[in-house]
Amino acid sequence: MRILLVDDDALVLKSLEMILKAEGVDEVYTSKNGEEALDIYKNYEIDLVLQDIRLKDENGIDIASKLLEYDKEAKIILLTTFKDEEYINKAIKVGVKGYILKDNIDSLFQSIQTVMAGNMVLDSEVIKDIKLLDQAKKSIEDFDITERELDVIKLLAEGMNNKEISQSLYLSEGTVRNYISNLLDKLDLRDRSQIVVFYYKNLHNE
Amino acid sequence: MRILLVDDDALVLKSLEMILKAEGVDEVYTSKNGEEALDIYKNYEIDLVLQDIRLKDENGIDIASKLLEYDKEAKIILLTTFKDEEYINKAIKVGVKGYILKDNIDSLFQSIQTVMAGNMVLDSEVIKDIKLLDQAKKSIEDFDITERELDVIKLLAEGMNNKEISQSLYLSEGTVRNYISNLLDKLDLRDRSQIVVFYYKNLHNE
DNA sequence: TATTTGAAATGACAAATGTCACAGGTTATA
DNA sequence: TATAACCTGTGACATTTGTCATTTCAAATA
Repeated sequence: MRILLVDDDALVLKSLEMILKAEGVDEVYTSKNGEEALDIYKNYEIDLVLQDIRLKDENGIDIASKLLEYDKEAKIILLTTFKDEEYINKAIKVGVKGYILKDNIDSLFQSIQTVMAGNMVLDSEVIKDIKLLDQAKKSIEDFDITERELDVIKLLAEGMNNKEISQSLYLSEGTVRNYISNLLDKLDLRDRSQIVVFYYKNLHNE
Repeated sequence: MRILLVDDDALVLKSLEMILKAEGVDEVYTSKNGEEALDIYKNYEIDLVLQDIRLKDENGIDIASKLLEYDKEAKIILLTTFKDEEYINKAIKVGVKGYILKDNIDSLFQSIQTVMAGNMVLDSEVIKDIKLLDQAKKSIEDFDITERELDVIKLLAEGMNNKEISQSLYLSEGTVRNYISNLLDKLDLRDRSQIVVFYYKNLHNE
């Protein structure tokens, strides 16, 4: 198995290399910036890239992005510290196959094998925070919105007008107006468009 | 290691059990519905749950959700077929630690070990489709929207009314109306709320 | 130069929206 | 029982919104 390491810290490169060799990885290449990494990737048959997310001047995600542009099947694992958790969404979108914390170096080889097997590995510490972010969004009950009001909001968020909402919920149009008027008051908004915005910014998930 | 299997197909249970025993798993428990699963989970010290996402009458995600309610550290891997990819978002939100395709049964034990090590495993086949969905979203240029029109859309998506938009863009209110009228025509929508919905469903990212 | 295109504007009009006051009904809860 | 909270409804009213025809002006193009 050929692994390419990307890190601007020579010491980290050295220790990762030692860990990998101890696990029986025959060929380990090292690079300390994106250009070098891409160069090596192009000229050797790299099976997997292990890359720090944060280099001196460069953004690890950009490097990963370039590698994936060259080879969209590239297997890239990003190594991250606690502070970098924010990047995970972008990383996943770019197409990275692994996102693990440096703390969790014990299971590093485990993760490498998982990625080699065609799966994706995310550190569960990181996942926790994604969920937290998500829940912070999903504070449906923080505003005291009733069931019925929520029904109306959801239909507003589909772009329905009053008549359509009234038909959907078997209400009169006037009642729908009242609901909306109350909602605007409760949420301190001005018109239905703002309710739609509110929905997508605060209540919408998935 | 104690593993609990959840599947309504006795044959699948049997074969999974054999696979796991061949890998050296000492104790394998089986259950064929959510209630049974929860019961076993409570009474034995289960390390990991391997569960079909689709049971006869039950939704696998609901079962996972109940298990996680009882033990929020529960390590659950969902087994899925190609058809079920839609569930992945929900699964991640619920707190499942693995989501892998049944096709990929070869690397099953690999995945189990990864989850045991505290990481999360997602099948990359599934991930592909998530990315595709995401990209399908980002087709900003597919609709022939001009720069200026996009400006208007973005302000609509902030919940502004015509006057506010006109002040933001240094236009007259009438011009803003015309822009919106044209947009509605182009996008085949009816009113500004639908433009907001359109924005959050199609143009908005991150 | 003449023509076309795009951005911006105006005014008039109909329809949709939001506000307000009020009212009847149900279901919990104090 | 009284009270409160929620759901539903009506009618009148002012405002906002969307449509349409038409105009002006500048820049690009034939």
